[in-house]
Amino acid sequence: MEYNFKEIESNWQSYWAKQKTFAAKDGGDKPKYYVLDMFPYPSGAGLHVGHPLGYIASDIIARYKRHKGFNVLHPMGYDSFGLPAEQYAIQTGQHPKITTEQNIARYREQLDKIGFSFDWDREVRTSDPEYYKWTQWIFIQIFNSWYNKSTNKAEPIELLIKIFETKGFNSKLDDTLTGDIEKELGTFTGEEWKAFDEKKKSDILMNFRLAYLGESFVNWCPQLGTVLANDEIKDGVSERGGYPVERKMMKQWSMRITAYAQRLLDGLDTLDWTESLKEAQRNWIGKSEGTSLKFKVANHNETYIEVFTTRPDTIFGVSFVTLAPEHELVESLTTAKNKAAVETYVTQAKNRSERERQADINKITGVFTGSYVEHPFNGKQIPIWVGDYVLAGYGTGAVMAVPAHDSRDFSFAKHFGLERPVVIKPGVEHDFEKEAWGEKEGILVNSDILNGLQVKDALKLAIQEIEIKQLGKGKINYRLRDAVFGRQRYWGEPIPIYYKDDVPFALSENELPLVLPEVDKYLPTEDGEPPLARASSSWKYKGEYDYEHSTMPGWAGSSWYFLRYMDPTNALGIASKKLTDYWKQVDLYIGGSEHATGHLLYVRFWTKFLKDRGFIDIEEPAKKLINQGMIQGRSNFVYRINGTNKFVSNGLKKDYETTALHTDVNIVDNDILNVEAFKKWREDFNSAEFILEDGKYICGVEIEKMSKSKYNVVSPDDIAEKFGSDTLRLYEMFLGPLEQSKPWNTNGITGVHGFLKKLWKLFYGSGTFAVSNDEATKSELKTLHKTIKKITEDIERFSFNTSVSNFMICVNELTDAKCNKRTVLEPLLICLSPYAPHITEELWKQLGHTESISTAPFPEFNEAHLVDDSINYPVSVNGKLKFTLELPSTLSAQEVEAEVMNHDQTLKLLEGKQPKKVIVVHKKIVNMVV
RNA sequence: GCCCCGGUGGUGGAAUUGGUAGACACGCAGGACUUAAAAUCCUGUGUCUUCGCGGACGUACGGGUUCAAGUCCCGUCUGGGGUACCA
Repeated sequence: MEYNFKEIESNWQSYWAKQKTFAAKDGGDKPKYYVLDMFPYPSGAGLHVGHPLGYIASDIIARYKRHKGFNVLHPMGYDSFGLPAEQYAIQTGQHPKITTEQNIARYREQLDKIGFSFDWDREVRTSDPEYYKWTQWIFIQIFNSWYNKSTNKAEPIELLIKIFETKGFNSKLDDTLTGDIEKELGTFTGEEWKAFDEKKKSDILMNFRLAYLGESFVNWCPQLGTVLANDEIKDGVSERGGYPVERKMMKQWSMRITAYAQRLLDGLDTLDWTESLKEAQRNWIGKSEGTSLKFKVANHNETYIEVFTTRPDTIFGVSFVTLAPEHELVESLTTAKNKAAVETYVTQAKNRSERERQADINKITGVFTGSYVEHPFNGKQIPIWVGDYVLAGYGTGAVMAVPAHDSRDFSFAKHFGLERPVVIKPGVEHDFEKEAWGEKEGILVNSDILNGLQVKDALKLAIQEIEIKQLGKGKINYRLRDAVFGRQRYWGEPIPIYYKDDVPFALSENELPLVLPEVDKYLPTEDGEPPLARASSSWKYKGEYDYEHSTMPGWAGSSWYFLRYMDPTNALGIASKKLTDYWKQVDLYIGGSEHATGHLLYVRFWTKFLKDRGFIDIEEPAKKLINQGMIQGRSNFVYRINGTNKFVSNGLKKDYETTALHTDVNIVDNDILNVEAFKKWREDFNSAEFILEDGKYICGVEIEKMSKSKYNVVSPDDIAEKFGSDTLRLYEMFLGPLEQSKPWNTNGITGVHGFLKKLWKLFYGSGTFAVSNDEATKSELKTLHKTIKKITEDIERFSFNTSVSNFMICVNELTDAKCNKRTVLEPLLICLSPYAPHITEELWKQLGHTESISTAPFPEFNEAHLVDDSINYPVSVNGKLKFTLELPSTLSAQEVEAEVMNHDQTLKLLEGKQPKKVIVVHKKIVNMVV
């Protein structure tokens, strides 16, 4: 009987679905193991071969862990809110819900064909009201919380209100806020607090809530009509769509993730994630330690410019102070004489988009305000400039410029001819005319009390002096910004807030979910309100109060989905405490590295928050994380001779003037074009002619992103159709290390498919199914146990490509030995079943088993079968291999040395001379030094 | 600029702790079976040199450590990813 993969695969897929073979049980004696994939956004294009790469790897681990006696949770779902469905809705008028459902159905069909062992009873969809009810609930908890710096965790806002009522608030003494909208709150007593009206109380509390409505600079994307988070912008344009983004002052819902900056940083040390990913998060959080420092403005009463610096040691090298164009003091500090110039400059700077600013990053611009500050130590007059190299959003929006020791200040000073006093003498030769000395090394000079100190010591002393003089204090700044949470879009979770007399109130739990209302169009209203403003007039809280019109960003639903899988139908909470305590954190999380500074930061933030508030008991969502590499497209090209319909093969194209055209990779096999299929592919190629080499048309090759327009998209369906899903699974693993990005090509797929056929033949060698119950030979057992050992090691270190090689070696050896013995083949099938589940289930059944192979325990290897009687010693001279010598493994190192030294080959090599030294590494190698 | 990860045959890649570089697979060449093709099987395949035995070279490049280096150290080149007037 032939290996009929089509029949086998569809049979077993429906068997698994019917039997619910892979349903996870909530408890029991077995240890738990949670394997999670980053759930996909169901796009209209369906899956391409890159998507399943990570899913196959996680499925292998899930199946392997089941064999190893674990209770495995391996769920899948859909991140089903998002822009593409909405953009499609805008164009076609079709409700995004419908598009999304169609796409999900298609995804599900494709996923099922690959034979994953997901527990589909636990599927979640972020756009399902029963799911987003709890996303909204979490939002409300965050809204109703503040970050208590003394306990270092989030606490109910009621606690803060109680503090206000009893003690009041003093912004000089109490830690106020973190985040983007830091501002002076003044001082009030408990009695005063109680007397404040609702609006005033709400406004004050807004400065503490972890989800807050605040006025701040946001990234505004006019084409998408919405604000975007920093991680949704790449190279100054929106990640989705590539539209320009502007800075804009707006009232927006935000998440105070900055309150968690230090804990997000510290937590990284406890995680088994790749160093590059942790490094990306560290950079994104961007901790920098320094000090704040006030400069008194000359001839202005009690006006100070506060700067943040990491280099207070260079305080005597300050030759000017620069304000961001948006800085609040710019206007009042500009003298009448400079007014026109400053105003022009500020207007210009504000109107430039992020993209433009980035584009001419090297162009130095700035303008003098006409005012001066006094040096805090020596009272010297220092000019105040405005320059757009200073960012309004970081630190205080003002810097003390030390041109001799900071490259940006240096360029600015050089351009405008400002002084560049040197205050650090480097230990090495340095040309201060050419560039700044920015290293934290050298001896302080021209620096009064700091003179003669090393930078390290000067830093300490400078901070000390600044604090004594009460000019500022040691401070930690983070690059991390609070996360903008509102989106002016339709297809997202409604923010569960309504407004009464301009005061925002959260819905209560029993009023959830706040279901997305129907609208006539998915566009903003004529006066620029988000689409939800189009909802009918009955969509109001208690029929009276307006709901918030923005929706949540894409990352909201994905920031806690790993918890919902534990208890997907719970109607009383996000998931029961009992179940979150049982499943705890994700043991293995697999997904793309593009989520390094978005999803993976937000999900850590929400997890920490939920723990602070006692809803769960874990501090981090995922212990171990692997980033699967991207599968790139491998485009094929044909070369049309200019002005003709004649195509020349790649090897001969240099003799002609040609134009390279993408050709569909699905009509190319091993870079050889199927000429007939090409003619049929497009009408204008019907009459194409070809110049062949060796009777073939060889295509050119280029590695590009997989995309429809490049005709290089390969669907997993096509591969499964042609070779079967087991082949697809094995081949995706065989391509190379999981983490590495690699181009897709099907060149080697026949090798993997051939392997499965060879395996099949071990059972069906005679044409019918036949296995022997004879005892296995010593060498057959050695082959088996060597394989078990290697496969176990490979899986444990996620080296899937080498396990496939090891299976091939094993089957090759068994084929050579004509081995069809049950005692060898049964354990082999179990080892292979995580990789190729269909064929192994089928053969397992043929062997007479009535239960799924997934219930069989993983075979243990026995060291005794691996012991060799003899060892093949490589003998080298000065590290270069000369010959190998087979010796009994029982020989000691001394005996081995004696054997080697007396060997003919050795005597011949040494030509009668004595080696200086002989190194014998027992059971490994012999090396002679001559 | 800074940070992270790489660079091994014609190709994808292997070599887990320094110990026979190139496993496994593709491709290619030759052969068997066949009227023929497909499928299958067998042999060879890093480079140079030699009729052959063999010899020399070889993991981006230049140094170093070591009995021994793809692996460790220093420097250079180069590809990919992240990030950036972050004070």
